[in-house]
Amino acid sequence: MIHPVEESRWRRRKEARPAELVAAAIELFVEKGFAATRLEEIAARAGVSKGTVYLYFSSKEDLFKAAVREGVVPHLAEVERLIEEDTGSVADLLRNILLNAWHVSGDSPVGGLPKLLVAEARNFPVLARFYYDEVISRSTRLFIVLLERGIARGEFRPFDVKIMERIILAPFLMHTIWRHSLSCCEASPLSSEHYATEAIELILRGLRADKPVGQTEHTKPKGKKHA
Amino acid sequence: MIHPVEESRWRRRKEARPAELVAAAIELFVEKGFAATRLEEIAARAGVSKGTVYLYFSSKEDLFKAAVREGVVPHLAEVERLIEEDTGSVADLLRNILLNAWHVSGDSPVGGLPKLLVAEARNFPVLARFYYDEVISRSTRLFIVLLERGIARGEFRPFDVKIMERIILAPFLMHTIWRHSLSCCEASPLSSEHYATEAIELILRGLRADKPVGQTEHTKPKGKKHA
DNA sequence: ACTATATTACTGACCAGTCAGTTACTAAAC
DNA sequence: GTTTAGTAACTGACTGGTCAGTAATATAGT
Repeated sequence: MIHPVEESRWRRRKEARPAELVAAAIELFVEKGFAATRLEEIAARAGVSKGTVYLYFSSKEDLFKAAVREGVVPHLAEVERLIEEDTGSVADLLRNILLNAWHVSGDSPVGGLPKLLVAEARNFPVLARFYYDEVISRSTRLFIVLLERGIARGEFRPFDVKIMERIILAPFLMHTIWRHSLSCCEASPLSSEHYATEAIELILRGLRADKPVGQTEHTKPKGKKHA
Repeated sequence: MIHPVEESRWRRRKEARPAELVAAAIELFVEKGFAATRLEEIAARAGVSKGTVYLYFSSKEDLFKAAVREGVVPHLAEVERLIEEDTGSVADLLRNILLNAWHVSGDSPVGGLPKLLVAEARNFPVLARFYYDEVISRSTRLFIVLLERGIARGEFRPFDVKIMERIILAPFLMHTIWRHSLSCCEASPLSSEHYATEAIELILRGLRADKPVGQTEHTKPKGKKHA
């Protein structure tokens, strides 16, 4: 007879479960939205049954919060560190940060979070608030610091930094959101790489101080234009 | 005795119902999303009962399609006309079209459609496809024509128009989406007016041909820089 | 044998779409 | 002008299905 090992139906894996559940949850939330994702499905993808989810998380919302905390917050901390260090021109720093965020959000499922939150904010204000406090307000602050520094050093023309922060992030956020929503409708998706470099090019051209071009730090800015 | 008219519980209003239902539907879809909006609620807001909805529309999806067709498609046709006419510089035309779209989407509930579609695209591919074909592909085509014209006339530097179209629309779409989602989390929303003008300023600076500024059509573009 | 970990079966609430029945209106007959 | 029969517009209870969260039960590990 050839069933030498009677396969046990499940294992106790107290340590591994939460991380596996969080990983499954973030994937599915991003794919189908918070409301439309069934807890049973998350459990299945993590290789357990629905009841098990409730051994580790008190509710669907709790699971979501864990996903955000583990998926995004560490990246933010990393960028904050980069800005502290402050080497080279602001333009270069901005470019690096944007490209870096670009690759992270392209490679990992956390890139789907912006879409998820936009989609569910109205119906789950608690989640929206959480994400806003934990992620958005922090990232906003971070870019505003960078823009102010650029203006102070004469690299950038003067502008309203609170508004410009939103504007310059928009192309990146929008593309990320697109990739997780309507992109399935188009025949030939655009090259992400190319998109990012074109967007950065546009933004840096649009931000820089008026005097011809220079690109180096010792061009002193003159009076500003009004278009 | 003073109840001269016995109030009837309802009236027959065959002509008015569809429009009222569509209006209620678009409002609620935008507010709460397609899936989360109950048909009963749409009916209530339109002053009828749930069954009545099915006298005029075959399904929830059908109601949605009617909303898109009545709310957006006419605006697109108008813009297409504007581009045909083609008066003045491309930059001015672009500015006008963007500002005009800006005001429409700020004032009417159709401004909520981008958010709605982004949110539901994955779960309702049929709706996404419909919106893509009916609205997105048409609007894309329209802006690409404009950008190509700008490059051909030497007003804009050369770039990949398919990509740039997405990039320059992003700030406007993103803000519109924001207003219908996470904006409820922030204490002081930004001035829409100011946002739009700053975005346009950034974009036109970022697009224009390299030689000093000119703004007129007879500056011949020279070799392009690489930043 | 004991208990922590996991499963399965269940509960209560929700909702799109249906349909049998009710009401507003119309017009023919008187 | 009033009754009556007919029909189109509308209602709301019901069906069949879904799903978050809970409770009862089983099994792996010690």
